Amino acid sequence: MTAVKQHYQKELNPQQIRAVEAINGPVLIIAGAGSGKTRVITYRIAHMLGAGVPQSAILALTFTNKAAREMAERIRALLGKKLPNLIVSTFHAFGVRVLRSHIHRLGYRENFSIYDTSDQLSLLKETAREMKMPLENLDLYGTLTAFSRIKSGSAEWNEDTAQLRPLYDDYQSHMKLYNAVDFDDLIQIPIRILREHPDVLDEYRRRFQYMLVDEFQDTSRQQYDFMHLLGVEHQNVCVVGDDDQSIYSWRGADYKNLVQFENDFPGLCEIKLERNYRSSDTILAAANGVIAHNTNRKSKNLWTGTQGGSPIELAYPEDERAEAAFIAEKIKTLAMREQLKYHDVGVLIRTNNLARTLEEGFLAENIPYRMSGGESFFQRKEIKDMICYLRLCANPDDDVSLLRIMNTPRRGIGRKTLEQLQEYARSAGVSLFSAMHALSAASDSPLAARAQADLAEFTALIDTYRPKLLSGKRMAETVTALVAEIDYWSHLVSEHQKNDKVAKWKFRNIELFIDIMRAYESDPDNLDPGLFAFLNRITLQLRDDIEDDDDRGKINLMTIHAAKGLEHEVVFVAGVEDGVIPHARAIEEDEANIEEERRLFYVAITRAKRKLFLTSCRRRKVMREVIDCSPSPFLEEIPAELITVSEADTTVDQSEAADYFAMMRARFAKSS
DNA sequence: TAGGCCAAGATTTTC
DNA sequence: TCTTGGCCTA
Repeated sequence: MTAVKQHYQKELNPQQIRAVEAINGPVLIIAGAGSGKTRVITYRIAHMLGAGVPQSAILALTFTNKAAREMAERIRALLGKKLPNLIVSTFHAFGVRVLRSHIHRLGYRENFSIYDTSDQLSLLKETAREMKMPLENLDLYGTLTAFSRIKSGSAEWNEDTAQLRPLYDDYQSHMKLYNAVDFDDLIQIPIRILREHPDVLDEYRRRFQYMLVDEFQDTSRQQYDFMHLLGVEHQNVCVVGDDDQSIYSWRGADYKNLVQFENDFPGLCEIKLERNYRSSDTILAAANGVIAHNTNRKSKNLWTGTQGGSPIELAYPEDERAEAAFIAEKIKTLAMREQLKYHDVGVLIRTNNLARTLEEGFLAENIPYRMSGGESFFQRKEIKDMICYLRLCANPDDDVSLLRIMNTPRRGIGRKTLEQLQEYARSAGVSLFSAMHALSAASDSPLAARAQADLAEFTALIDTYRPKLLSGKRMAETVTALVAEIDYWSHLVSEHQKNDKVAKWKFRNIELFIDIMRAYESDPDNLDPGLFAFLNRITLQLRDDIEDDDDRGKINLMTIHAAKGLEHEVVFVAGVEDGVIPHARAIEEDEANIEEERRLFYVAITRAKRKLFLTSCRRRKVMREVIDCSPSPFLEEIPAELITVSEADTTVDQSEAADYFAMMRARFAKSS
């Protein structure tokens, strides 16, 4: 018996062992919350390797970078090996990989740019402007969503969307001209390559004899197609999921994939993991009570052997600041009385904008925290500027990047000049950068001499740095020099005249960015340290995926989406109010979304191992106005006997509040 | 013609 | 609150 086998046979229950050992043929693992899924997957892969499956034959796909990284780490730790040929990655990252090797088959070049939402947005605006569509009556965000649905195959053109079609076609042809792809393309284009080029399909099928898809409930139609394409021949496909934790339908996740899987892979082996090892029975009962209100679930009976958890505490703080104070104070108390470690605490929120007040509260109480998810470091304005410089160097046809930086810092290239450039670019069918070259050099250029000189200076800048960056050597130093040459610091200072702290902070971010770059290019385990690989990677990653310094000693603040797959001894869910969970916008969009919102709440609850706190503010500041809030309807779905309402922060009416402040003032006066 | 200033509106969640 | 876009001025 192998060492791995000895290990897991002791540690796992019979269903889990089945899930580990069923490596041939299609397998569907329904893994309830806290049922030891990650452990099973880890052992499963270890077991496969132990059974003689080469690492290069395994393709494990997950949904988030965090999950991918964690899985890879766990397997490595278990086996004590590096496993350089084992691929554990997100669908999108794997898509990039396929594109890097084969995108030329569809007429793109290998130095393609990847556009994130903000790039897409700029392109969309640009396209609309060009087509003389008034921006006011165009719902940009909604349009992008519609485009995405079309691209990812979760919707067809219909009467409602038909009017967007010319815009879409133009958007697409621009993307092609710029040699750029968006997130949907990262799946869609590989699918097209595999379908249109049997030799490529064959190559991948021969290599990846075993596939594993985690968080299967979150796969979109196109991701499913991708998986199916690669796995249908050998049928060694294992998918792991839990329909109750499907929280990404807004991104195209389609629970129908489960049914589809059962059809496409007949004779599959279905394994249910229903024993919860994570949460106390109180927490589990609350979670079950909530999720039972959803229809359309695969039947499941999650149970735990643990008895007698402490009750769930519910508090009604006055407003979001009181909420932050309440949470901070509870954490301090628990840390003191029960030796709770900060890193064992998770504070979960529905939306990122709730983070700010909480962060302030933690800062005030000196509680170290880490915010994960949220705005990516790489989305920050100053970082995005740097990235666009790099992208333009990598791919000079990338007009979106060019537009962003051509006047950042100010170079005196104004509206008129730009219009002339665009006119030229359009008629010649070339990118703006080529147009710049052409018009700045031409003697019969329609541009003013001044403008010509400005353009020439800009193109010279890019042309100088391009070869240096592409050489793949000392990129970090090159970027440092670039930042100095464009004098980005002065730009920051002039942009933030009232507030030089902000300028300093932003500059510090740029230094951090350069550090990340340096770490990337000097990592000996990195097989592809060039500029393209770096750019590709950072567009797919949140900051927090890169920071792997130890986060022990910090509490974890994150959105519920980001918390999926994680667990904490103590969990706080903040903002459990109607309109927040369930989110007003989601419900507005479609009433049926209530079920997904409920699943979200379910995911939040089931992150807790020992103790769960819920807070629901009576008032909350939204944008700039204070609104009255009512508790989330989901609270009523938790069996009442499991909840105690926290005394500390029950309603304080106005007169009492006034008294309280008077008392505090008096006390303060006395002691000073 | 470029850049500064002011008013209005906004992203729910992530690759 | 912060960003974006439009308008006005030099």
